[in-house]
Amino acid sequence: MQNQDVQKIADLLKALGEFNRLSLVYQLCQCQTPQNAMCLCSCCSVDASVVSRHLKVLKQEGIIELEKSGRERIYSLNREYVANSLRELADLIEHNQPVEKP
Amino acid sequence: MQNQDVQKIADLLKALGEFNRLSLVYQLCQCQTPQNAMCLCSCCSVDASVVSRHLKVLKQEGIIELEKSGRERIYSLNREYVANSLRELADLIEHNQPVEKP
DNA sequence: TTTTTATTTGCATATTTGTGCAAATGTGTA
DNA sequence: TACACATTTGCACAAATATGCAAATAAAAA
Repeated sequence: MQNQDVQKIADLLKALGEFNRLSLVYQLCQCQTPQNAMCLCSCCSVDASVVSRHLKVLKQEGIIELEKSGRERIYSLNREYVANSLRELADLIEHNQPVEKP
Repeated sequence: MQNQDVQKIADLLKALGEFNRLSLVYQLCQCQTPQNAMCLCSCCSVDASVVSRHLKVLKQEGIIELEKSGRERIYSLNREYVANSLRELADLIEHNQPVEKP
């Protein structure tokens, strides 16, 4: 496995591996519809600027997506990507072989 | 979901989300038999003391287990625990959304 | 015993990271 | 226009983190 592949997965896990960021992901996870940042703020007791920065990190890692709507940014969770990435790692760790892709 | 549950998963992901630590996990993953720390050193170009500390973090998170054997510490990957934790998160992220109302 | 090997720990340090506040930016509304 | 709202950015700072080196510890080998 290439170093850059390891780094990519490490970056994804690191992005998820922070309390407030993971809380944001859970919050988005429970939402039926995409949410703006102010709504997401409710799950963490931090400043809005902090939420903004965390959301930026999550977006950079492809964990969430955003759509501009007026003065709001509407965020949605990239469920498939995150779930597949985690399962791929899980299968590798358990069986030492990558998942078969369709 | 309780804060402490979120924190626990975040801690696990954070432990995995560092390049050298993830490299150690991959190295252990490919080993049919448990390995000592010096052998594991080969996958990262860092000091043995750094590897020691990373292994300590992985052990604290339950990712690896160690057995003392003479002057060596024999490490093995806790495959089931890590894989199940990752899959649990993957399933939650993929499926935990309110049922769509008709 | 002394020496070698494996690992951990103490210390110092450079870097990263999470955070809050205030200001700036962008955009809808009165 | 002026104002309100949503979000980002600049700045400062404290805390966490990763790292290397040297010393300490532990145990096998000589």
